Amino acid sequence: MPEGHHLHYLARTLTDVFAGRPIRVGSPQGRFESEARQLDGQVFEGAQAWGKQLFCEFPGERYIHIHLGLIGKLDITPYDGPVPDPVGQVRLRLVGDHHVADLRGATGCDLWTREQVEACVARLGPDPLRDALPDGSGDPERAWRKISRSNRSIGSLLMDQGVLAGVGNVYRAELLYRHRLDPMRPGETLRRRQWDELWADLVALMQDGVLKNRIDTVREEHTPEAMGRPPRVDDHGGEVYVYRRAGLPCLVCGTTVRTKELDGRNLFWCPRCQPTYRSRRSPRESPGRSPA
DNA sequence: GTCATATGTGGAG
DNA sequence: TCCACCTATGACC
Repeated sequence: MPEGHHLHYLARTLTDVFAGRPIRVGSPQGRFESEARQLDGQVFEGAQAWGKQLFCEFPGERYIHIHLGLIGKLDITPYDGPVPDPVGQVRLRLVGDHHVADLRGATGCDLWTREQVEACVARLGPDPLRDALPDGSGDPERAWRKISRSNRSIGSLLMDQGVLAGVGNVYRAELLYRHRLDPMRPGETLRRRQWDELWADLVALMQDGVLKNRIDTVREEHTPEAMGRPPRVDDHGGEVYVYRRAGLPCLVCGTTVRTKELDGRNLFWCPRCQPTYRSRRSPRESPGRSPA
């Protein structure tokens, strides 16, 4: 769940159910106890997401910063009557008139000042879900400057939150598949036009992700209905081309989907739909062929 | 019941 | 590059 679309979904939902009224803030588990006490009973002013960072604003320019990490969850559930008892290790609990939000397993949960929020945001690349915002937080040009000057692979660059904010392992794999790009291709070999297309696609995919709170990347002609194949069933729910499909046939060409580790994360791609990139400038520079 | 794995990040060596 | 963080889930015994 926790790629950028999910954090924006959470920000939107938190704002919908809590904003403009006082809320209870607590830490049943205890690890956020002293911070929670300072905010308890204060007005929840709203939530915002920047990439995978989530900020909940309280009076006096105080912010709860949340980062879910790999396994964190923020459950927002309606209730009627008595407030339900917390289940498990709930580090942060927000209670409004009709909803309760429980945070478990997060990498980060901190009480921050505006300066700390700004410093965090300043380290992030542009967020496709902030596309075209005048503050530059969604300006694809900033990402392109880094990508077009880097010899690192595009697969690696897309996951670097300092280059692009909000893209995770699912969107990375799926975006590269949709654009038939070799994940190992160096950023500096991409053409400007290709980057424009990648960005536009990311904006559309992630906006769709926020609305549905799930990642669907399969084009209409490749949906289970269109192809008469069974829908995907796993804990993510969304329809995808290659993510976690290693060893299975590519939905489009039937070639076995491959996987390997890149920067400590699992990368997935179809070797036929995303053929290995080779520099066209000097054939003798091509690796593997020339005699040593 | 045990174990491996996961949509992420940061720090140690 | 490896590991720690921290929780839920599914596979397997």
